[in-house]
Amino acid sequence: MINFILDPKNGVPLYRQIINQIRFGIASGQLKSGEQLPTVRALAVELKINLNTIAKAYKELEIQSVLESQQGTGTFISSTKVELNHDERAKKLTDTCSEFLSVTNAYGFSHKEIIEKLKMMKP
Amino acid sequence: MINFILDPKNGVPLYRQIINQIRFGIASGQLKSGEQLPTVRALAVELKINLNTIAKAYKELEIQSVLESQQGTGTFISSTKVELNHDERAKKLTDTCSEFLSVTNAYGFSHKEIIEKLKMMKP
DNA sequence: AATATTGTACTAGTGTCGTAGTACAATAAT
DNA sequence: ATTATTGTACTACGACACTAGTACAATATT
Repeated sequence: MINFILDPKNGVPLYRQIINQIRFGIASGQLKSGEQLPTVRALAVELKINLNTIAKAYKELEIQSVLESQQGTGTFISSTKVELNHDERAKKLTDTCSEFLSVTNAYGFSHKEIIEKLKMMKP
Repeated sequence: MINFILDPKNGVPLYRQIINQIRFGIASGQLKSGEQLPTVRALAVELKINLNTIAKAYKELEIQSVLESQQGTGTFISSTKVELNHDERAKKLTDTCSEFLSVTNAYGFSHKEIIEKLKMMKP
């Protein structure tokens, strides 16, 4: 189970906040393989947003093989472990880091400086 | 002097590409304090885009005290060294890192993993 | 079989962003 | 003074993103 919290004035789109929280839930072990997620309608009511917003989040995660949806049944955490799409994962890391370096580089932050900061921010 | 290169199908807005290249030019020492940048019209012709796109980039950098513009004269690299706004700089790094960690965290990348990757990508 | 529950498809409205067109204002050059 | 050059202001248009409303289709339940 998972408790969703949305911040409408966050700048981050609602559907993306949902995606992130699900991904984090899985990564942190809070959500386990095969577990059922709230139905789009139930979550829509709970969060007081439109059901399509939930559906959009679910769908994107389904495309990424993180979730599995079936009409009339529900949406579940994919049984095939996420670790499987090793290439996708590696690419994501590379892309994210690349963009990150591009920005920090433009601002003149050195490699050392960046890594120091990241180590400090370890949550 | 500096040679601008724009990639329209990059996803990154043109005005932002200009901003990044100017910032990098300064950070890398390629652009020096007091140096004049191309006029909005000259650069617009050279890059075959609208002059307002250039103006938008210049303006944002002027707000950040990176550039100084004067009507009828031109746009110049700010004489007061960028190092001065120490706080802004620190905040920028914190914010950028924070967002970066937020994304990587959602995808389940560990702190170690991230830092290893960044070290590898050292250009 | 009939009904309820679930995800899906289609449409539309709203807002924002990026870029461009055009006219204006300030400074420099003649 | 007049003209040229420079940045600026205003408007508008197209594209896209985000969310919502509503109807449809598939599965489960009774």
